[in-house]
Amino acid sequence: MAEDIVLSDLQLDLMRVLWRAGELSVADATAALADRDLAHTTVATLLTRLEKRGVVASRRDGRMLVYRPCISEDQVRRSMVSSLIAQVFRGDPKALLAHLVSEREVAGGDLEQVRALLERDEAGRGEP
Amino acid sequence: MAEDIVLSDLQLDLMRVLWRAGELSVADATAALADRDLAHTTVATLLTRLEKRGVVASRRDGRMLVYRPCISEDQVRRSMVSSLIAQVFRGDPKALLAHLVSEREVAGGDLEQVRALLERDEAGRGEP
DNA sequence: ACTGTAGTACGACAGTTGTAGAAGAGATGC
DNA sequence: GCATCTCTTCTACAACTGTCGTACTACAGT
Repeated sequence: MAEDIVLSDLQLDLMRVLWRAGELSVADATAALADRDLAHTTVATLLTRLEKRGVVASRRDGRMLVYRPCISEDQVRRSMVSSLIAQVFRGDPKALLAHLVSEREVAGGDLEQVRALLERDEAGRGEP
Repeated sequence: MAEDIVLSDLQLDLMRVLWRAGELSVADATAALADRDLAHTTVATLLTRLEKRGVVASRRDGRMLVYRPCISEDQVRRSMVSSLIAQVFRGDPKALLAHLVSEREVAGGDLEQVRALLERDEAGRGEP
């Protein structure tokens, strides 16, 4: 199972453009990360390294490589949130929740909001 | 302001023993991390590196150095949670909350529980 | 066939982290 | 007074990341 998928900031940026596009050549990825102003070869290196880790896969299209993600954004989120909880909240997700509330990152009302949202979400999904 | 205080797993373990003890010599810290089975010098290196980053401070006690934390566990939590939110939730704390709920990391009841807890907490503290 | 051009592959270098050995310095045992 | 401990300091090395430059290769135009 793929658990320890912890990606750096740059790697995440790269993955994000891949997730959005589905598939990208190195040139396209470099263009999509224009604000980072990276050399073509830098992006190529990043992608081959990610491929070695099984995070992306490539296919050849003529002389160029086209990369696509092997894991979903949600998998990465799960894995990174779990890591954080394990590292700084003794593995207790509720401690993170409490932190968010006590830091005013989220307010009381947000809890209701999210709960309602999720309930609606689940009702809409498979519940015959 | 000290923001980008992102510590690795090992560094956090070390900080945790420091937070618990208040002050520790290298030898004591090594002992406190006995399960990690690190060499004395390894812990010394970690501490000098953390000192260079301003995360801990030292004072001499005879021939030995005694280290104490310069930042609180809560500061580190704040900073690391913020980092995560910025990196994987587009800076939106509510998105993390939604993630927690949708991943069943926390249940509906937990929200109530935490809210009640925090409300009580704040009432006790004195908030006009 | 010859030369660009565009793309990949390889190697490299600096910075951080985990890990520790070796060297040096002060205190102790006898 | 010399061997022994104990601590710090320095140096080192492997992995990983961010960042390319160079070299090689294949297709495109003339």
